[in-house]
Amino acid sequence: MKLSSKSVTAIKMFIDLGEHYNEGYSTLVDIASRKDISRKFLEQIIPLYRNSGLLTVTRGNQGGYKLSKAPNQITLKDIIYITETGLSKFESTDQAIDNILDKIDNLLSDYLESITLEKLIEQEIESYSNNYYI
Amino acid sequence: MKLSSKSVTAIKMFIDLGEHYNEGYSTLVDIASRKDISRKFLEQIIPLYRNSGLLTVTRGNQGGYKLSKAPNQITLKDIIYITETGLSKFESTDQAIDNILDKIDNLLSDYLESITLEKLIEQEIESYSNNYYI
DNA sequence: ACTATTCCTATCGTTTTACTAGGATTGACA
DNA sequence: TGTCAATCCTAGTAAAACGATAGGAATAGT
Repeated sequence: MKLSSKSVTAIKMFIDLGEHYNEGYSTLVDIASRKDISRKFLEQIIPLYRNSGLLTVTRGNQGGYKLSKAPNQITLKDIIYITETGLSKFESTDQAIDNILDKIDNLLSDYLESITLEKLIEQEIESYSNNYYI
Repeated sequence: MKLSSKSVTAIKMFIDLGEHYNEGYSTLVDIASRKDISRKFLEQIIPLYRNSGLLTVTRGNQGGYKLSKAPNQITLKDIIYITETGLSKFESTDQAIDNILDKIDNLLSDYLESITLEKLIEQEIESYSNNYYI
């Protein structure tokens, strides 16, 4: 019951694209090197978002990725519900347990929906500046 | 990010022990057959709770397991935090993400702590009676 | 046509999961 | 004190998930 590194990688990617919003397309290599992610691993994760409406893609020379919406229009839920397969449906074979799991799911869902990419990026910047004091 | 069947099995076991609270010791075989769980699988899970203070165990003939506390003194958090290894510490390598993951952890933790075994058993009974109307 | 880029498919080692097997140990009771 | 019902312990195993890696096909701007 922990977040997969697939999800963490996806979040990093979105943070990076958010940080370069309105700067045109970023290539896989750009994102991977800026966020210190394996290019090949990222290449496997990005396609999951092809039909999500979150990314705009151009293939071929000068191509790459960019966000389809502003960072304040994208939530953690949008990102995570695609990488975390089991998250939208916890399941057991017991009604009472299922009931609780549904509530957990709703709880998480609401919270994740309340965190926008914009907020994440703000936090990231804050945490960088905090590091100067260590 | 879904609940393991180890956890689900543990919860079922505790529900069963709660349902037979104050009836003396239940054996592995009792619990397994009443809740339709693999005896051998359960046998692997129970030892995890040995030092949890939740169970009282007697070995040998006439032995078995019973709850050490009343069902309203045991929470889902008590149960799940033992079976779910990664749950108490989500981790990434990014400060902003870590921050969010900590909050998710707290959210879950608080919720799970609010659900007592007693409540779970009540729900279980309700869901049984609901089944009559299907 | 050239070339930078995404897209596709396949592979692979490691870890985790969900179980199963079998024997050793314990201890209440006759 | 012997029996035997119980837990305890250690090991094993098949399948899935995870975390990558590799190499070439398709695409599109120049």
